Amino acid sequence: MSRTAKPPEQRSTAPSRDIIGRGPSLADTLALRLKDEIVSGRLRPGEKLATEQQISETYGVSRPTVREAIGRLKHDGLVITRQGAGAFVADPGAVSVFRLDIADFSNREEIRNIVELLMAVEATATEHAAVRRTKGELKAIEAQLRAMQAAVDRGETGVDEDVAFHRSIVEATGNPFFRDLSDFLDRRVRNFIRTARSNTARIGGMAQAVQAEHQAIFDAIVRKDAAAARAAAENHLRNAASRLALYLER
Amino acid sequence: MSRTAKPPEQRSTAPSRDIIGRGPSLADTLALRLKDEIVSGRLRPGEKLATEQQISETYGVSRPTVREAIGRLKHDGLVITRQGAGAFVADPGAVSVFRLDIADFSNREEIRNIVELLMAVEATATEHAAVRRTKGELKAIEAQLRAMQAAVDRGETGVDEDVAFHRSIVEATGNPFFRDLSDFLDRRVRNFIRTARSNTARIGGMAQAVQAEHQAIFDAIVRKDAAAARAAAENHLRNAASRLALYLER
DNA sequence: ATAACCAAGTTGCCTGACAAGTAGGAAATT
DNA sequence: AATTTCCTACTTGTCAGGCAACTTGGTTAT
Repeated sequence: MSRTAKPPEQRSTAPSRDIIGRGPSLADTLALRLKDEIVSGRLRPGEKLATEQQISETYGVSRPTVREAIGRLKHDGLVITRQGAGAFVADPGAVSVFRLDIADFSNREEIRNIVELLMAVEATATEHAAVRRTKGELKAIEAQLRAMQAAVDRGETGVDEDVAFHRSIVEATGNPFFRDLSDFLDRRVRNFIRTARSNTARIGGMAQAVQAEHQAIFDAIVRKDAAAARAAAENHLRNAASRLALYLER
Repeated sequence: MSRTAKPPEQRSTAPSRDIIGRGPSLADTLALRLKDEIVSGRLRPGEKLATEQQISETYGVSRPTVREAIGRLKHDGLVITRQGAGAFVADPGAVSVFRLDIADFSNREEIRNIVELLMAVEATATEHAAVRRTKGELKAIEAQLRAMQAAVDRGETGVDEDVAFHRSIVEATGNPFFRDLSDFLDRRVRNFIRTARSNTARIGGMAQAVQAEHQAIFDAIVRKDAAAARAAAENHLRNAASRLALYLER
């Protein structure tokens, strides 16, 4: 049988010989320029952008390319267009889209900042989950905890089960914003670890330590003890950050 | 007049655009469709998307429109394109862009969720700011506190000064993610209040209460007392949420 | 068997055109 | 003279077709 999908040789954050992806497209750079015009304040809210024709001439690109660039700003809520009238800078207070862009994940400080945000979100999420979880959600959390234990017992790293455990908790907050943001940050950080160092480095007591911390979180959730849940989550995240630092050291 | 109409029969190649429906724009709706294919898991990471030509025929839109839609997915990090090869679904772990989309801000529950996230982010930010603030940043925070007091004394609502006060705090965390996210949520919520009800409703003791809570936060930051700073911020945010609920009640 | 090469396929970008909608001024009416 | 109606230029939304740059897999030459 023939394979239709080829491995996309995806460039992750690991700095290969090539810079990230290709060189940015024309629309990419143009979008950045226009965005700069807005955030810098040279174009004020409500003000009308130049017409596509004018921008096209100014920057020496075709109209479709200009449209692509403006389309992104529109997608990000920075401008609104009205057919026949033009494109206008949106009111900052009415912008309903927030973009969290981790541009440079090899930057040490950026990692620190991301982890810090992750800790804040997940600690609070765990606190809320402890109070709000339904019986069904509690069962789901327990199942993930058991699955993690089973993986550890088999001598595996249990990274996937670890992710699933945390995900089942943030799910129990009932707040999709917590869930999605936590999910994103978690995946991002873990993916970094995965590429930075082999997961096998985790075996050797670490998995057991992680599991013990998980158990503490779970116990607090069972008791619906918000304060204890937060404390346990903070402790776990602090330790996780230390383990991450271990990976980074060498 | 060169604008004479032509027989509409030439559209025959397009197989009824009803497939997509008439949303905001063809590219908009198409982008949503394709995004759904990815997040739902029908298209797995690494898998190749249909060619622009095929998508164009499937959905009955032109290739430029398809390009615009794919361009957005690319912008959001969901797909990666390689000239000559095709477009591929990105590895979720490698996605470096997070979109927080407040679709329906009139939904009561969505407001609650957003405020909850705001509280989590800003309470932690205040805690960090208390420990890390430089002398210069402390001066800036104090200046905003004074400006707010002056506004209140003049009988104004001091909403703008209020925003500036919080902004100077999250700035002192030294973490741009906290700053930007807090800034966005704050603006969004306040803008909602602004439109939901006249700001003058705030006058009448409320401003003084707000100011007292601000003072408590500031005092804790002066002492570099992280726990007290968090407690004061949580108290302030809880009260602010109550005041917001007051607006919403009627 | 291995390496060089070629042709089909795909994305990136362009030009040109028309449809749909907007806004301001000219023309008609009161 | 003031008001309403209508027309026209302008702008965005969409389409069609085409060429260049690049990838891929099979074919040919060594």
